[in-house]
This record gives sequence, structure tokens and C-alpha cells, in this order.
Amino acid sequence: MGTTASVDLRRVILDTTRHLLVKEGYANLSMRKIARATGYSATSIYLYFRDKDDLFHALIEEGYEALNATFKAIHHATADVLDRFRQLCRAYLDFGLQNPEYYEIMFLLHPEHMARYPADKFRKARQNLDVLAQTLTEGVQAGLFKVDNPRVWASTIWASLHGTVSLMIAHRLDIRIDKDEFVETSLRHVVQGVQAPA
Amino acid sequence: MGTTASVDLRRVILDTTRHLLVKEGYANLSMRKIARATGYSATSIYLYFRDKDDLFHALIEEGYEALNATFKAIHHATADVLDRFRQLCRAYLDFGLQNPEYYEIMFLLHPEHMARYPADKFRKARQNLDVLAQTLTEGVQAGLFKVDNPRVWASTIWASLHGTVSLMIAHRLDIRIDKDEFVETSLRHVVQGVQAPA
Amino acid sequence: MGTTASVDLRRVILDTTRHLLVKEGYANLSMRKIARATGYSATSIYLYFRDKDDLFHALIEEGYEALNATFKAIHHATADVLDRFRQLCRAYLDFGLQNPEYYEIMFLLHPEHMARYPADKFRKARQNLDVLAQTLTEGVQAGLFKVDNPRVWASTIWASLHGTVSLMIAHRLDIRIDKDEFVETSLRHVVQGVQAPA
Amino acid sequence: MGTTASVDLRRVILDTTRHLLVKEGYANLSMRKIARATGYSATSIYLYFRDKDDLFHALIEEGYEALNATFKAIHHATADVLDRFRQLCRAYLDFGLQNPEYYEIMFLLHPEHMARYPADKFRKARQNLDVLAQTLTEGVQAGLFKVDNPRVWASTIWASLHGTVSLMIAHRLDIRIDKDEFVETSLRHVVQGVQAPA
DNA sequence: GATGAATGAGCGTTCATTCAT
DNA sequence: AATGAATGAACGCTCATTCAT
Repeated sequence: MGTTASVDLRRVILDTTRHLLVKEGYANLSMRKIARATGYSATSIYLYFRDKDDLFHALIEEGYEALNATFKAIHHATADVLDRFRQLCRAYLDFGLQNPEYYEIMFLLHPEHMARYPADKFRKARQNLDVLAQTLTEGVQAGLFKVDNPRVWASTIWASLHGTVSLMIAHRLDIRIDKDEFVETSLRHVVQGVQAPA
Repeated sequence: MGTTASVDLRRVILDTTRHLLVKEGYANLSMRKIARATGYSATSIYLYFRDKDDLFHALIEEGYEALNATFKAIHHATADVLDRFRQLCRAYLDFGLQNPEYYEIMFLLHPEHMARYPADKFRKARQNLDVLAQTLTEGVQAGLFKVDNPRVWASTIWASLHGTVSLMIAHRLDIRIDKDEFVETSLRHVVQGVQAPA
Repeated sequence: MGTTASVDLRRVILDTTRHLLVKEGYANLSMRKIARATGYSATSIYLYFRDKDDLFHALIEEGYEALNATFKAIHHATADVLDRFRQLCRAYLDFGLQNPEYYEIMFLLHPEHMARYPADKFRKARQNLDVLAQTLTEGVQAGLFKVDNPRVWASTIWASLHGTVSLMIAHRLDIRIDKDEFVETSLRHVVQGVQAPA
Repeated sequence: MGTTASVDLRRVILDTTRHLLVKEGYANLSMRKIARATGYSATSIYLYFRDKDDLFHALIEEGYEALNATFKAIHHATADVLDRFRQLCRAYLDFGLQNPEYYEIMFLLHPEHMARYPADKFRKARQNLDVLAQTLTEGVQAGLFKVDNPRVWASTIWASLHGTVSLMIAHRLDIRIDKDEFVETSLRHVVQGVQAPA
């Protein structure tokens, strides 16, 4: 009774922005374009977000939270270290490839924009690296990985995965390359690169 | 003979743009700023470049040529396959880290921009991958690398290196990570990832 | 009886606006800011005032009434003509300097704004001049003032006082000038200017 | 031969702005409105003025220079002190009444805008007061004026004249008052107010 | 070969105001 | 009596680009 059938405009704006991001890129995305795409006036956006930064930061946070949740779930669910490591890597790739819009603002936005991202929220973004680092540490103890400084290696792993995702969502890959094969190869390369010789 | 000693304004514009790119970033670069920095009028740029795209495409091409030259030099100079592979990887990292302005427009520009990049020039960009692929192939024949499809693996290697470069020039790396150690680790990871178990 | 104890929102809005006026100035005052400061919604203002003009006109009227009351009180309380004249002048200066927010909207708003001010309310504004004019007339009869057309001279007195107030509340006075001395001098100048030579 | 028949747009913008100022007031004057009134695009204004401030400051400076020139001319041309004083006062009134647009930005603009007016140019604005003060000083020495602190009295005179001008150009004067008579009366009042009793 | 003059489109943002509830 | 949702118009300003010379 008395259902509020009205749309949640805040949600609509976030989703619209997300979709436009992947089509147009942050640099070409304006408040007006977003408004036009939602069907609402530009002014309305400001009812839900203080300014452009606020809107994008909200989106970034959503992205971090989603990736974080996935990582944490894997961390708790998978005891086998090598398996867990592989799953984390695959989850990162999947997240990026399935949510290119989130990926774009989370990891491809220009540093100057990130500079305005609240510092405390940034910490959340780093937690993903911590999960990777811990898994590496466990792997070293189990004699599976040959890794000297897990913290640095976690960043290296991240860099490698990031390269794979970003080339793909930027359509930089030669069209003659099979995408699935590329992803699988990259995953294998990442894992092989940390493993201790048998 | 008979040529005037006047400056090559086209050259001046390209160099100025390159310098501004590294100082201000692509997003903050306007034709007017470039003009002001050259000391010539904004209109003059249009004598040498059809539009902004044309100017940047010329710069991108220069970048591809520079990287290409480096790769070819290494290819011809280094007979040892493993050494050559390592040198190619390091050269890629060095190129990106020492020429962030070129790297930005070559590999980090939004696809929407690259869509307008002349298809025939794109071939040059791919030659670098060919050099990598051939080295991988030779390495497989020499029993050094465990790689099934060299063409795909070349892209994977590229992706990994690209991730390393782009995280660094976007200042995404945790400040507590030593930069040199990170680069060395990434290089080791890339090489280890293709090597056959001893 | 039967009236609720609820606040008189109209009153609250008027007072809030007055306070904001002195803090932020007319130019920086928006309906939204007023609403926020009252704690009520912006829409609520429109329950009590037709529009922004209406709100400010109400405030202007209050100002005129306050000044009027002061003038009338002096008029009835002070029999000595010269003393009364001096008191009226001082009261005008005091009113302006102590209520710069009222003064601004009463006497400094651009004519374009005042054009929309209801003509009938303007009459109240003129009563102050009548008090001045009558005092001048009495002064002439008593041989104290040398003034031909009291109505015109009343306006002249007003102009002089207005200049003093408006320069001060607009902070136009050279900072090296002592403010109290300036006000006293202006008052003396105004009075001296109407007096008949001894 | 080769006459440049083209308009001086900078001049056109300044004049248009001047005229609009008196019609609409500073608060309601936008770059767009100015542009529309000139018949040129809004962008064109920025070819001649860095920003809105720059445009208005240029206008303010013109005003100060004009008033200054008039004052200096009178100062040098008129030996008789009382006559000179009267001429200065009348010149101020005339300037304001004949150039209400200049007067508006010079003396009626809100202090916050003036705060951005270059300090060194502000000095020029004060020279007018110096001329007044010196004339007062000379008058005191000649036994004509009864004035203790000429610097303060100069400001007082200015305030009085300013009140007269600003009430008139703001159309605050009762329409039943004859304007010429009002101006003459104000002038007489100002002069009488400084004179020593005969 | 090079320029000065000019512009339309667009930017992020704020405003007073309306309307349905 | 009071509100939340929404908007059209306007703001100052920057941009890539054109055109006549």
C-alpha cells in the first residue's frame, strides 16, 4: 500500500554515468550529457550530488566496495593458497572486464582527479593489495612461491593484471588475437611468474 | 640551397606539445596553450596540422617510430635470446618511464580518440609486438621459454609491461613502495613467467 | 486562545534574512541560503512571501517604520528646535551605522529594484523628510536657520547624511580617517550648513 | 589610404558596458548581456579583457582619470580659494550627474568588488580628496573656512556631495522636488557648512 | 608563411521558482 | 503548515576552429 513507484534518481544518475563512462570516457563526460541521458535536467543531478567530483567519487567507492567484497569472499572461502591466488587474479580480471565502467574510474582516471578522492576512502582501495600480499606471504611459507618482498610483488601482480584489463577495455588488442585465449594466457603468465621452480 | 634558415615551425609545434604534455597532461592541453608556448599564433598551428587530432596523431606516430627503432636495434644487436628478451622488456619500461608524455598519448588515450587514428599507421604500432613474438619463438626453439602461442604471449608480455608503466606514470603506486625495486621486480616477474622450468 | 504556540515563521524568515544581509550582503543572498539558515525548506518561504521581491519589500517596510518611529519620538520629545534638528540628524546617522543591513536595502538598492516597490508604501519613506522639513520651517521662524525652501533643504540634509552613512557602510573611507571624528565632523557640517550667521 | 574603418571593439565594449550599467546596475550586468548589446559574441569580450573584473576595472580607471583631470584643471586655473572650492564641489556634482555610469562603478560598486581593484590604481582615486583637502587648508589660512582637520573635512565634503549625486542618479529624490534647485541648494549647503561666520 | 579578429558550442554551477503531496 | 522533487534560465569562462588579409 502506498508504494513509492517513483524512480530512485540517485541510482539512475549513477547507472547512467557508469554507462556513459565506458562509451565516452571521463574526459568527454559532462554533467549536461549525463542529465540528457537520464532524461532529467542538469540541475537535478545537484539534488543528489554536491558536484561532479561527488558523483564520481560515489561511483568509485561503489567499485572499490564491489571488488573488495569479491576479494574478501575468496580470501575466506579458499584455503588452498595456490588456488586462492589464482582465483584472486581471475577475479580481478573478471571484475575489470565485466565492469569496464567501474574499472575506468577506479584505475584509469587521471591522478589529478584521484587527488581529490577522500584519503580515508583511499585506504579501502589498498585493501585489495593487502589480500594479495598476504596470499603471497602464505605461498612463500608453503614453499610454493619464490617471492622476496610480498608487498612489492603484490603491486607487481596487480600491475600485470591491470595491464591485461586496461589493454582489453581500451580495445588496444590486435583483433586477430582471441580474447579468451589472451586472458587465459595472461593469467597463466602471472601465476607462473611467482611460482618457485618445481 | 635557396632554403631559408627559418625554423621548422612544424617541428617546433611538435616539440612544444610534447613538453607541455609532460608538464600539464593531455587533459589540460589546449591549442591556445600550445600556440602561446611556441610564441606563434594559434592560427599558425592549423597551417601544419589539420586539427587537434592531426597534431596528436603526428606525435603518436613519432612515439611509435622511436620505440620501434629501439626495439629493432636491440633485435639486431643481441644474439642471445634470453638476454634479448630481457633487454626488450627493459627497453619498453624505460621508454615509458622516460617518455611519459609519448606514452600517455600512445597507449593511454581513450579509445574514442584512437578510433580516429589512421588505420595504416596502426601497423607500425604492431611491429613492436612482432619483434617480441619472434624472440619468443626463438626462445621456444632454444628450449628456454614455455610458450604455446607466441603471438598471444607477446601480447601478454606487452600487457604486463604496460601495466607496470601505466601504474607508475599515473602515480598509482603506493608511495611506500620503492620505485626501482618495483620495476626490477616487475621485470623479473615478466621474464620468469615465460621461462620453462629449469 | 486556541492559537498554537508554534513559531511565527514569517517573523523567523524576516529576522534570518536581516541577519544574513549584514553577514553576507545583499548580492550574496539567495532564497536557498535564507531557507537553510531558518532550518525550513526553501519552499516554505513562498508560503509567506510571494517572491524574493516581496520578502525584501517587507523588510524595507520594517526599516522605514523603525526609522519613522525614531524620528517621530524625537519630534514629540524635543521642543528646542536646534537641538531637535541635531538629534534628528544624529538619529539618522546612528540608524544607518547600526543597521547597515536595513540601510542597504532601504537606501542603497539599485533603482531597478525599487521600481517594483509598491508606490503606496513609498509614502512612509517620505514621512521622515516631512519631519525634517517641519523642523527646518520652525527653525526659520525662530530665526535660527537660513533656509529658503524647507522641503528642498530637507532633501539636501538627507542627501548629506546619506552620503556619510553610505560611504561608511561601504567601507569607502580612507582607513587613516578616524571614524568617530568623521561622523562628528559630518554632523557639524550638516548643522552649520543650515544655520543663519550669528 | 588604407584606412582601418573597422570599429575599435574594445572601445565599443567599454561604452556599451557603461550605458548598460546605468540601466541595469552592476548586479544585473552579465558578460552575455554586454555581448548581446554590442552585437558581438560573448567570447569576443575576452579578446580585449581578461575577465569581468578586468573590464570593470578599466572602466573605473577611465572614470578616475576623467574626474582627476577636471579637478587638477580647476586647481591650477583658479587662484581664488573660495571660488576654487565652490568650483570643485560643482565639478564633482556635474561629473556624477553627467556620467552616472562612471559614477556607479567608481563610487557605488560594492566593496567586495573594489577589493580586487589594483591597489596602485586606488591611489589615483584618493588624489581628488587631496585636492579638496589642500583647498580647505588654504581657505583656513585665508580665514575663509572654519575647519579643524582638513583631511577629515575633505572626506566630509566628499560624503555630502556623494549623497547628493547618489540620491539623484538612484532616482531617490521626490519627483516634486526641482532637480536644479536641489543641486544648487546642496552646493550652497556644502559651502556654507565650512565657512567661517562673517 | 603567418596572423588578428571573431565565433558557436560547451563547461560546471547557482538561481528563483513551481508543483504535487 | 510544510515539504521534496524538479526545472529553465542564466552565470563567467574556455575551447577548437574559421576567415579575411
